[in-house]
Amino acid sequence: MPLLLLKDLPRYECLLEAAREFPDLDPSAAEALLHLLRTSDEAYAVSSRNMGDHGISPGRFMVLMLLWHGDQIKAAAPAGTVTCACSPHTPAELADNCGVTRATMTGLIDTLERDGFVKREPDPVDRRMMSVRLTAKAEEFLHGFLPGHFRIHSAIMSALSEAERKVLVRLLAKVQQQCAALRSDPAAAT
Amino acid sequence: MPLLLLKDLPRYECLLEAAREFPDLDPSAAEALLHLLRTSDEAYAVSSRNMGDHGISPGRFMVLMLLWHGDQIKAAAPAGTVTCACSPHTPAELADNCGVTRATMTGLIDTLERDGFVKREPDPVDRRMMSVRLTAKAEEFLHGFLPGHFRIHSAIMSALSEAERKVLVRLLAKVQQQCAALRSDPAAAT
DNA sequence: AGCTGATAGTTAGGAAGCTAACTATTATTG
DNA sequence: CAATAATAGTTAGCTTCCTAACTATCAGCT
Repeated sequence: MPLLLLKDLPRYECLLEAAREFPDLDPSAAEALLHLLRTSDEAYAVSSRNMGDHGISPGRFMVLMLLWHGDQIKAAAPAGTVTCACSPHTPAELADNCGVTRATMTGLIDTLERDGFVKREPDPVDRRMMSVRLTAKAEEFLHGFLPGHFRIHSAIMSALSEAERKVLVRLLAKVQQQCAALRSDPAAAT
Repeated sequence: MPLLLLKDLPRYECLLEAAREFPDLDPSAAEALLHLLRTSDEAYAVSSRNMGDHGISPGRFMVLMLLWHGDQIKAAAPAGTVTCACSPHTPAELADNCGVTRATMTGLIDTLERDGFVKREPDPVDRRMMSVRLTAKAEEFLHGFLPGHFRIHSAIMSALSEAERKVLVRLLAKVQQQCAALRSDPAAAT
């Protein structure tokens, strides 16, 4: 029986057995997908535990990085160049980039503001909108946190050689494309 | 700037640029990890949307499958063989197998019981424990749902050939092993 | 100018995750 | 046997996700 994301992944033979009862079950597909989900879950757990140790959650970290990315673009832009339009700073833009709803983003910004990482300001042009800015505290936090964060990433992927990483990226891109197609047309799975 | 799980993955060139400021950042490691997390997220989204369409969440589905697995083992066992000991049926066992806390499992079982999918019974041997059982409604639901569920899995992984799936599983197993090592010894990342 | 429709951020309620604490039960120790 | 420690499931509170609805503001149309 294939069981999703369980502590112990089912062995391939179990999948073959289950395929006898369920003709729709493709053993190698199930095995590959389970491994994909499970490995990602494990990698995510390693990374997010490091974040947790530093008092930040993955979601909040993503918001901080997005805002920081905006700041970096501004800092690199030649004087007088208007670059604000392309960097997210409103709750809606942040939500869109993070792939969450505006309602969820409100909560994330709430806790970030509460902890002194961001400030909300009314937009001067459109009174419906807020503008979200990083505080100095957040920049300080990121500078102290990011080196270790990247080292964790490197440590995780040190299991693979450069060539293996390239192969992995290529295969994953194929799966990703397929998922995008399935999300556009769910009927394709039937 | 590498940004985790954003709508658009950063291009490799952006990672090279960022590596100039952060020597701890390994571009190919970051790229591979981001692709892994992103692809898994997309695959998970396709699968869980199908579940949502059928009124079940991934977490609840996992509980049902675990209990169902226990039932299948019982049904396959020769008469008189005591097999209950190896199949999870208490909230703690279910939680352990799902990788969540007992507190979380209480909530999952609550809603499953509310919707008529499971029944709680006091354990006859140990008064501290409950025993969780599938209802006929749950078995009926699974029989109707599983074929389509497996077809989705096959559709997702149809992007890869059998050989490519084998390569993917091999690479993922390496990463998985590394994650397990890092979780045992976080200092190894520094 | 006034009305209607669209938009942004927030609120309310629910689900699912966590931690810490709790109550009831069982196991262990002296 | 009594006291202490361990265990199981639940509760309370928080965070993060969702949907639907809301209020305030802006845009478009007549």
